Amino acid sequence: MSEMPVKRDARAKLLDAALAVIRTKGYSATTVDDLCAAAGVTKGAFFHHFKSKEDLAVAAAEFWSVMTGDLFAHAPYHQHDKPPDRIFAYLAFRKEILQGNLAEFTCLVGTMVQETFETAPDIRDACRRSITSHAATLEADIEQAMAEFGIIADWTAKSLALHTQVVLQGAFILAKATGGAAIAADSIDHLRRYIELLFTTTHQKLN
Amino acid sequence: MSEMPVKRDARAKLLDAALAVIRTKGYSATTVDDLCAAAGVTKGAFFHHFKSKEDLAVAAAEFWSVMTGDLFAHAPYHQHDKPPDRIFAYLAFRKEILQGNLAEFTCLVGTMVQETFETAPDIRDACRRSITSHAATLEADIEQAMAEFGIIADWTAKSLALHTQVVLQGAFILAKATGGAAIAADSIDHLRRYIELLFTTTHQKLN
DNA sequence: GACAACATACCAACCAGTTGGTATGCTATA
DNA sequence: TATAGCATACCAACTGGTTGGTATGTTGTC
Repeated sequence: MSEMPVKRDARAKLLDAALAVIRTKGYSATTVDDLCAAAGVTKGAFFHHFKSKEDLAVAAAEFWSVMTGDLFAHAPYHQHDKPPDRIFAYLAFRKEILQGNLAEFTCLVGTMVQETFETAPDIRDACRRSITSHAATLEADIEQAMAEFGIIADWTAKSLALHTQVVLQGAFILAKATGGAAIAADSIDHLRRYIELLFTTTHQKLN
Repeated sequence: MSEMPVKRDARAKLLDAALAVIRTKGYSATTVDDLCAAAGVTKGAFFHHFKSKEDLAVAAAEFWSVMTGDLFAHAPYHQHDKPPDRIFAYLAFRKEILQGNLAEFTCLVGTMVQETFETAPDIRDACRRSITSHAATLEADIEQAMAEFGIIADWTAKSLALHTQVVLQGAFILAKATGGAAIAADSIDHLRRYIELLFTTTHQKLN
C-alpha cells in the first residue's frame, strides 16, 4: 500500500523546522519564509499544509506533545519498580537532557505561550494542553508514592506534578538569561531535594 | 519659570508603555507604532530618545529593574527581624501581588529574554542583570537564615535565591498557559514548604 | 483526467527607521 | 536685559524592505 520511500513530506519538514526556529527566535520573530527556508520548501507548500502561520503554531504544539510524549514514554526511568524511584529518575532524566544548545533542550510551548497567551487563544490552549498532559503523566506516580508513604498533606499530587513543570519552565528562562544550563541543573536539584524531604521527613501530617 | 505643568516627557511615557505592551504581546510582536500609540507620542519622539527598538528594550529592562527594585525595597516584608521570617514574608508578598490581569503581574524581563536570548545579546544581558540582581537581594537573608540554623548543606544561599526566581518565572508561564494565577500561587506554596523543610527538619547535615 | 502535492510569481499592508522641519528653552555676552 | 547662537524635544510625512497570504501554474500518481 503506502510505500513512501525517501520522501519526507513538506509538512513533516516544516514541523521539524518550526521546533528548531521558534525555539531559537521565538514565535513572532519567526517568519513564514524563515520556516520555508529551514525546511527547504516553498511558500506554496507551507500554505498548502497550513492555513495560516497561527495554524502551523497549533500543529507544532501538538507535534511537540507527541514527540515529547514518545520521548518520555520510552525513557528508561519508567523501569524503576517503586513510584518514588520513578519520580527521582524522571528528574535525573530531565537533568541529563540539558545538553547542547539552549534551543535544543528548552521547551517549545513554554516559549510560544509567553508571546501568544493574550493574542492567540488557539495557540495558548495548545500549549496549555501540552504542558498539563505531560504533568498528568507524573501525577499517577506521585499519587502512588503518597499512598506508599501514607502522606496526608495539604498539597495534591496534581499540584506537585504541575510544580515540577513550573520549575522546569522557570529553569529554561534562567538558562536563557544566563546563557547556560548550570542554574537549570541546580534548580532541578532543589526540586529533587524538596520531593525527597516531602517523602522522607517524619512530618507527613504537617506537610 | 518653567510652566509646562501637565507634561510628562515622551521618554517616560514610552517606557511605561513598553512595560504594558511588551508584557501583553511579547517583544517581537510589539511594534514601534504600538508603543508610540500607547504612549501618545509620535515616531519622531521615539527615535529621538531611543536609537532603535532594541535600545528601547534595554532601557525598558533597566527601568523595570529600578521599578521593581523600589517596589521590593520598600515592601513591608523587610520589617521582620529574623532573616527566615523575611524570606517567608517575601514569598507571601510575591503571592499577594498575583492580582489583576496576567500582564500586570508577570515579569517583563522573563518575557523578553525568551525571545531575545539568541538574537539580541544586549537585551538578554539586561534581562540577566535584572533577574540576578533581584535574586541577590534575597541571598543575604538566606545566608543569615542558614547561619542561624547552623545549616551545612550541599546547596548555597545563591542557588536557593536563584531557585526562587526560577519558580516565579515558571509560575508566570503556567499562569499564562492556564489563563489564571491559581497554579502560580500553588507553586509559591510549594516553594515556601520547601524552604520551611530546609530550615525546620533535623536533617541539616543531609541537606 | 482528477486530485494531491507542491512551485512560482505576486500583492497589499505593515515594519523599523529617516527626513526635514518647528517650538521651546538655555546660555553667554554685549 | 536684550538677543544671537545653539541644543533639546518633539512632530508629520515618507521610504525601502519585509510580511503573511493569494493566485495561478506544474508535476506526479491513482
